[in-house]
Amino acid sequence: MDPDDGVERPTLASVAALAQVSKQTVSNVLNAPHLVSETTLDRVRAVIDEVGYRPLRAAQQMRSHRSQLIGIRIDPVREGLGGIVLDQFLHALTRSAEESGHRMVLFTADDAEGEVEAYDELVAGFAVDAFVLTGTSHGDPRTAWLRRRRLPVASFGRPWDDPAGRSWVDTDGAAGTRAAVEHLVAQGHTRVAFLGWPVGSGTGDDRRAGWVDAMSSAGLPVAGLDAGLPDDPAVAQAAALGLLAARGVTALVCASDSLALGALGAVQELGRRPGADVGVVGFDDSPVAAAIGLSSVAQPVAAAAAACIDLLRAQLDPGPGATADEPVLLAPRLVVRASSERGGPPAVVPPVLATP
Amino acid sequence: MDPDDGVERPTLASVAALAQVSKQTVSNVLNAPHLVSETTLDRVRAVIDEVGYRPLRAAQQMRSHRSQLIGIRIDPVREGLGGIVLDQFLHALTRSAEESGHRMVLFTADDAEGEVEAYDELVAGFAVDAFVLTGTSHGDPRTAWLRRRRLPVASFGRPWDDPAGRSWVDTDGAAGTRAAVEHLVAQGHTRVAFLGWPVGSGTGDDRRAGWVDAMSSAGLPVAGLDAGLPDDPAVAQAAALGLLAARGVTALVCASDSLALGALGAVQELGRRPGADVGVVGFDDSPVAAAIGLSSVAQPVAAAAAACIDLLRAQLDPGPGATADEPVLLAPRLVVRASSERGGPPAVVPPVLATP
DNA sequence: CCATCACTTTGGATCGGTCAAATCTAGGAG
DNA sequence: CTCCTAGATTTGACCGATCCAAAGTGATGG
Repeated sequence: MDPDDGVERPTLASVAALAQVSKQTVSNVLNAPHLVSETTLDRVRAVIDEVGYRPLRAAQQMRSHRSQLIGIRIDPVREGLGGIVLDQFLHALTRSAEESGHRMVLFTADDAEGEVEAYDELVAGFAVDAFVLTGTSHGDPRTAWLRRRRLPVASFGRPWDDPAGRSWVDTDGAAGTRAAVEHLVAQGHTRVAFLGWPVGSGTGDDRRAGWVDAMSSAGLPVAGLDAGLPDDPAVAQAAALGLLAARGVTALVCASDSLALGALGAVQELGRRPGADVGVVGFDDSPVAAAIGLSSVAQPVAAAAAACIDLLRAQLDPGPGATADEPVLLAPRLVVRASSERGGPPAVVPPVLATP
Repeated sequence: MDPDDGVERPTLASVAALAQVSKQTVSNVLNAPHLVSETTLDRVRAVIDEVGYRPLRAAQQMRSHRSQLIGIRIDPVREGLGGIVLDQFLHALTRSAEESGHRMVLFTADDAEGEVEAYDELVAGFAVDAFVLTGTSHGDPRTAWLRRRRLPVASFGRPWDDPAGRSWVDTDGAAGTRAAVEHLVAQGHTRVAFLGWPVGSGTGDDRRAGWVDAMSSAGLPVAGLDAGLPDDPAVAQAAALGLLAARGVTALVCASDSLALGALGAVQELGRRPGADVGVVGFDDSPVAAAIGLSSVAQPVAAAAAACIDLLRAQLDPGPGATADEPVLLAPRLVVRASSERGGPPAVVPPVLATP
């Protein structure tokens, strides 16, 4: 009845029998073709294709102690709109991993303890070969545990508390806000404010630094033009209102799309036109930015993912051709939309309400 | 130097030796404790704990032909704001899977062909035991391929083209919009419009049906009060504008948060207050909804994930205690925020601009 | 004519568990 | 006192690949 049913799965041995060679030769065809003569190579490959042979991963793992799996913890807590970045990152990781014959395995953990527990579980059974860490919490017990075991690890996010840390990949947030400021200044803005988070978060400070930097380079003042806020549009709206009304601000660079949402709200509230009168740029290029026409700084997630996988590969088999275990800092890309284009199409303004 | 280094990984044999029993007995302690006497049970368990023994997954897989891994394709294309639902779903899946000793493995595919290729790859090497499908594309070659191979499969999303399809889990969209309508009617609204997608998408039609249903039940008219649009806030804004200005509409139920964003834009544009004057409810409860105070229908992702895993478990080992392979339809939950609360706190209105 | 060497190919052990069947208790029933 | 049975434990084969070492080919050269 069913052509796919009842057929025995081909094995190394069955392929070998069909091709009239030994198991080892078939194995060599797959793993060390240079050891096999052209004629046998062709013959064996023909059989492999015909019967659709694929090596059993488990059997390979058994001897090699390699699962070709990379673990990544997926977090229940998604911080606002920016959570989407991790999502895109995950997809990019999966793709990059596939290119080198690996796959991503997910696991969860409620707290740091639980996470170490999960690592232990995964590592003990050789269920995964390596880990990708997200978030910048490097000083915690988890990282220490992993390093102590000499497990291949790559982080997306800098270890802010340990500048000497290795094998991480991150977005150059300062470069992102710098680009945003330059873009706004090119539009003729001179009073460009910054809506960020309270000082102390490495990521937030980095993004603020880019604003300060670009403003100084342009010979523009920054004093009194920034705010450190929780990542909430309603709060951001109130703060932006003050900056726009009392400080003569005509453009706002924000550390997140959530904050930018609030900034847009303030512009709206004052009856000014976003884009035309007041420029607003967000950060992370969340889907909502695309949906409503908000300019935003997009993180290079695909490149970051590829870099993470490279770092892991280098650690997994340290060969001469492998990349060195060096940190990687990637430049983000400014996506310009209606919210920051003076000459652009008239901005249609759908309203959004915010309540705490 | 390093306490974790140089120590041989404990194996069944080493545990057996320490506990003075045979390998098989240790195996029984873990997999069939009822076959082992109390005293040996205790003794062996003590050794296991002491040396921190964990079975090597690969070795188990080798004989059992079970990897305890569940595959799920992760899509590069995230449809607007709703993409976040899949993200939450993925997390919930991972958690549910862990509860039954499984893990989620990710893979990508560019098209249906590539996906079948990927399935083949994963299945051939027994790299995964089962698949979770997302999206409602059931008639396509992929599903057929999987079914033909009799592989355990569970879908999140109904097979709209095949009502007799089995082993799926979905959100009762109609119940969601129904709840939204009832909520708005309770607030005193009588002209409640529906912003949805063009007829033909199962999900969209389902959500529209709930609106029609609830309106009829309340004795309210629906004629001329709905629109079928692409999932774009700018387009939705224009449509909502018409409904609000020309049709006396005072509330809008939307098939997505993207559409709701546009609806809010229209309310804003007309100078009416969202929530107080015009009620708006979205769908999917994306992060942006929480951020701006948009009421939205939240999908029961955690329950859906748990149901998927249950379905797979039932297929993996069809025991008497296992759930039947029946479809599961779950009721969503309406999350009420400022955008639909008349008596609520005054809605702060941060603006959002939309450009095509 | 045989030793040497490079190139192919092969055989057998092995990884760490699980499965199926055999062995060894001890406790009644006959 | 023997036989039988149920429970507890052990034995040995086996899953399907890879690793290692050894053996079979010619071709080359002394």
